[in-house]
Amino acid sequence: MPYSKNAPTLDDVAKQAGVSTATVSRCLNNPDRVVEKTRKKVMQAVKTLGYTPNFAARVMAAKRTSTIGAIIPTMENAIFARGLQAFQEELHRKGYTLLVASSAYRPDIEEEEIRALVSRGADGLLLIGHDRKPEIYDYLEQQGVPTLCAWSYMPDERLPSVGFDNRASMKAIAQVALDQGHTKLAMISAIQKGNDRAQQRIKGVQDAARESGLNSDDVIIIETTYEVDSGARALKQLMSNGEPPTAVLCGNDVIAVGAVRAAKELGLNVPRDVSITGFDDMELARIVEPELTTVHVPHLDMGRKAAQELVAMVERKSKGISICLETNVVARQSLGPQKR
Amino acid sequence: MPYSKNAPTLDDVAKQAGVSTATVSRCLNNPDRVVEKTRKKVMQAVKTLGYTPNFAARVMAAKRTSTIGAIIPTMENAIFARGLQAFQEELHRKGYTLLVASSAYRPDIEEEEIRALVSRGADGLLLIGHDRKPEIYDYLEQQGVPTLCAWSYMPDERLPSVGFDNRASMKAIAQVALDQGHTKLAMISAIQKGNDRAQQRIKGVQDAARESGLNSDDVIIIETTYEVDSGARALKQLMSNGEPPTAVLCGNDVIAVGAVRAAKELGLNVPRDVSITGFDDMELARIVEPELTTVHVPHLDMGRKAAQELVAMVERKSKGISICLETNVVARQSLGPQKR
DNA sequence: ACCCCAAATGTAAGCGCTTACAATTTCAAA
DNA sequence: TTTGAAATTGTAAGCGCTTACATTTGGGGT
Repeated sequence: MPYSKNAPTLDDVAKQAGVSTATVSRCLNNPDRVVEKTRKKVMQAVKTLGYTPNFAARVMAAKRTSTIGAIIPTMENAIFARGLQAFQEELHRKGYTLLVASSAYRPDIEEEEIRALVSRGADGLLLIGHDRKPEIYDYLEQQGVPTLCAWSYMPDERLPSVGFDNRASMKAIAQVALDQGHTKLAMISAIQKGNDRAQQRIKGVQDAARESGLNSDDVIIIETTYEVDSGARALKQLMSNGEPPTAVLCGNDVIAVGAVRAAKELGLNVPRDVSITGFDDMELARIVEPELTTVHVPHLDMGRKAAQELVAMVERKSKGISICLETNVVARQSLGPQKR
Repeated sequence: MPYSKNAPTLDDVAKQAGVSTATVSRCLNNPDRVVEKTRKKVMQAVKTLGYTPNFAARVMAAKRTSTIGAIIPTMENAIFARGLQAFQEELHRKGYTLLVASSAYRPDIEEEEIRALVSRGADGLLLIGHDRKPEIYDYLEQQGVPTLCAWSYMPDERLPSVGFDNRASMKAIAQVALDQGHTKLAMISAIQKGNDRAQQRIKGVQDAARESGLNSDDVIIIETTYEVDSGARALKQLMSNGEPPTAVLCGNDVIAVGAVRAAKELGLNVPRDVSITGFDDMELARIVEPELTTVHVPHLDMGRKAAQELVAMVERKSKGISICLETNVVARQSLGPQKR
């Protein structure tokens, strides 16, 4: 009779081994607080019974889950994969388990998932960026769940963050384009709503443009979703304009890949006819042809540092500090000088 | 005083609303079993207190989690992302939550994660492929956790599966290569150990080769990991051989992308100098240049069907049936005729 | 031998929720 | 009105585990 749901419990093990439940529990959690002989007996019983502890029961009794929750905007592309992987590995090293959820860039879904994760007893939470309803922060505080933001560095916000300066990073790559002589810029940004990274990156481009003496007509902003096809569509829209830009700065590599494809489809050579840049330096950036000039983000370092800081917060060893990581522009082939 | 961990409980809500805990519980789980007036009172209390149910306690009392666990070999690339996304969406529709873990293609880690997921009370499990220690199946049966395998269709195995015929699919694309006149084949496969998909795909190539009258020296197999760089390395190794293959069939698109890059680095034109094919038809396949000729796998359909079947098993409406989906070869530019 | 203290083990009280069952209320029909 | 079945609400028993506290055990030191 398969699937009969009658898994053995701690009591069964205790009975089988002829000891008390407390001893079994100690064998499993504090083996050194139990004498060798007993421990062997117990472990044997565990094995023969095929016992697996009931997580929910353990959580109820111990009131911690050793679980950290993370909510990322998307799993569809690899933007967050690398950083999250490093985050996870560091957590594992420290004895924590990671639970991941994705919000599809939708604030309402994110809120739902925050509640779900808290409900599941996450000892701490990692969120991406800072831009969300203040009630959420109230809730988190009231529930007593330490929370850290990543992928952004905004030390004046309510929660601590481990990330990088999106505005300065984007300004830097825009600066490179400007230095190449481009005077008519476009930016294909992610949707700004609820996405402070996107907001900051746009500001970065505008900063650079302003400092180079361009006026606001010379940099056209277009918002779209983080998908290859959206990037392609956006580029075509830009190029069909009366006076198309000569350099298109994309909010991330995925969009840039789409833009490159669209350019090719239009018979345009990148970067001769139009320059295109990315952001993130994901693996994709070196797969597309030409390889993407982009902003390198230290994903691994960010993931690792975020894990360290969040665990410190969970274990009450830190009240939460913000950490800013360095990015740098990596020059490859998709950005060239403006032809004259 | 932040992080004081004093979240309100059901009792608090009951007190606040002036009803019993049972009524509050019913309001939350069976709203229609409670009269309008009471319900309003309770919901108000829930809101003012900012109450979030304690998942562990609920699980303990109700003995189900409405949670499904899935363990995939990797999250690093998008191989499983699309299918899992569809799986998740269908589960959500049916009122279940998905918990994902990744095993890094390591059987020992997979086993650990199976136990972790069972321990967390997963009502059902999704695994990739069939090749694992029989004790695991004993354990799953003893714990009473319905389990389904995906990405493979092997109806004679112990667990039901929702997937496709890896052997026949690979044979089909090999056949296409053979039809183009190629007589010296290579396959860059994933590591076979614990990976029945890889095993079957190799067999598929061999089937096709045999039927075309090639002998086993004419198809050289090389095993590597599912990474771009491994694919690149493998291709270089193949081409440095005395008599290099004219068509390289890759175990998946990620490897193929690496192979294409390596070919370019060697100054080889794809497909003129060497043909390269992929498997999976992920987005990547259309980003690389030349676009990959590959095997299209119906990921969305597979994910959706797997969710439906697994939920049926969990709800005891099915004992678990196997479903085979169709794949097809999509011809793009990376496979060309053998030059003579 | 005996005493005493530390180490090992046992006892039992919850953790916050669901749900069977009991008690109470409601309301339509007589 | 009265009555009783149906609808609503309350009572309280666990679910399987951890852990504070109580009890027992095992040995050195004398």
